[in-house]
Amino acid sequence: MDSIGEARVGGKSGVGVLDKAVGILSFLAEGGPATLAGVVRGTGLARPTAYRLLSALEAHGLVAREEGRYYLGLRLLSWGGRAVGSALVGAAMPVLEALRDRTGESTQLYVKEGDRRVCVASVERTGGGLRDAVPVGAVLPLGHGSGGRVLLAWSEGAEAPDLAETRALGWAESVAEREAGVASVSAPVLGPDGGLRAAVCASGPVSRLGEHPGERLAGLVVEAAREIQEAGVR
Amino acid sequence: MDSIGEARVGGKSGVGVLDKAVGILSFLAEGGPATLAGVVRGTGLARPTAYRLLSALEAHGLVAREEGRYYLGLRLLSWGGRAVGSALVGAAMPVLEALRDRTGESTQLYVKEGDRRVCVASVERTGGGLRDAVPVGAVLPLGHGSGGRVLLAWSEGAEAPDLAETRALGWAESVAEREAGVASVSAPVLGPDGGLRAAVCASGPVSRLGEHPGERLAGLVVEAAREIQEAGVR
DNA sequence: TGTTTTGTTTCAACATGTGAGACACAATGT
DNA sequence: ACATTGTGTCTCACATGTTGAAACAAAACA
Repeated sequence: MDSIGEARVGGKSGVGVLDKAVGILSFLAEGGPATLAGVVRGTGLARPTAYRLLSALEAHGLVAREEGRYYLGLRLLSWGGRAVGSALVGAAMPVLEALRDRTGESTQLYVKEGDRRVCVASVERTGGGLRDAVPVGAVLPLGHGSGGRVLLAWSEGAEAPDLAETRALGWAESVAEREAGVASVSAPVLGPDGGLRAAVCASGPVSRLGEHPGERLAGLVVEAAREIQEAGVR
Repeated sequence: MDSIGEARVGGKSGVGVLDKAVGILSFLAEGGPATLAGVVRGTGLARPTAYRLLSALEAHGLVAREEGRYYLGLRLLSWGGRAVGSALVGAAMPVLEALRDRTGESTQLYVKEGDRRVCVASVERTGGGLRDAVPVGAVLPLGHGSGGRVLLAWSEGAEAPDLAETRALGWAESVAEREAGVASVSAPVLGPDGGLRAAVCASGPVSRLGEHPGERLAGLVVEAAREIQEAGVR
């Protein structure tokens, strides 16, 4: 299925200082709390640069320093709670976790952003074996994968015949479409007005899901989409 | 009680680009979604500067643009969920809301950060009349106000006689100590190891709380602290 | 004890960020 | 319908802010 092969977040924005600061925050988010030396090693920044940016981020409450280690700061929590779609993500998390438990696979929630899709929530399969890892924030194309197809099919103005078929079916599946060895099943999360809000997706290796993952997973994924709809708000 | 008279977050960090970017994010967080023109007016930045920084923030997922308006982006939610103390804040919110309902006043949660305290959660009194508004992220001194006193009294190494008295009492109150007309009552939130985690505080106008706010509020605030302790994690 | 690592600071070099100005387009007013 | 105002996007000369080599003190390690 889909993967982060084309993840764009974290690249070059055109403002170098921001790229560096985001690199630091991203490193702390993914790797957990770190010392200055850890941040230097993990980001590749020169030590004085990392020190200066961390000090600035700390002054703004975006990182906190305790016992020599830097942590993400609580201002991010405050801002995050006001982010667009945060209520939807909050409502979706328990459903994604339940879907993960029912399917035994990793689950994600995608929203359409321009001509791409963004992973806004992600729950990874627990236990052993292969798992599809899509980090929150990953930006993926719409053209490949079941999540992208769902977002296209339920978008206003979607008129291609295959998208109409997908809509009639109510869900979409994909096998080794975007990345070799990965399969997925997705269904749309609609708002009270019937408009597309997001796509909920379960994904894992073809070796486990087979050539027709929808046979086993479609009902569960569609059901999860319905649960998010009913629990969702914005 | 305490107010944001000395709020420091959002000032000069020593890295100008970061100050400007934080200014933008802060504006969106406080004022809600805005057009480019709105951000220009709200931040005072030159239009091309605001446009460039917004574009960079958007590329990093920190803001999103929909129908000409900029919103805080979901990456902030992702990072915020990994911020230090986010679990404690999450656990505390319903308790703060309940305390607000029981007392009829505004409630906050403070943590000690260096020689200051930071408001990490805030619930404002509903309904009419005066209310004490402390925004999340506000940085206040420890020396004044019941919240500061509690953080000092339960810190390791606290030995002053008045702090020992506060500890024996189990809570602290303040009246027009930090800001004229504001009174408050605070109690400590301790961790499983008995170490100080935060201070929970109820605050409002002296005209309503009187010269001895502890008489009415201490029991409720201490109870709220206990609830947060039991619900808390980190 | 000696060496290495870590955190913090300085400052000359230079890379990057800035915003006045321009332009196209949209919205508003006459 | 035309004129004016407002908005979003882009360019580029240049001023300023960012950078990191070097230095140093302290902590950690061998």
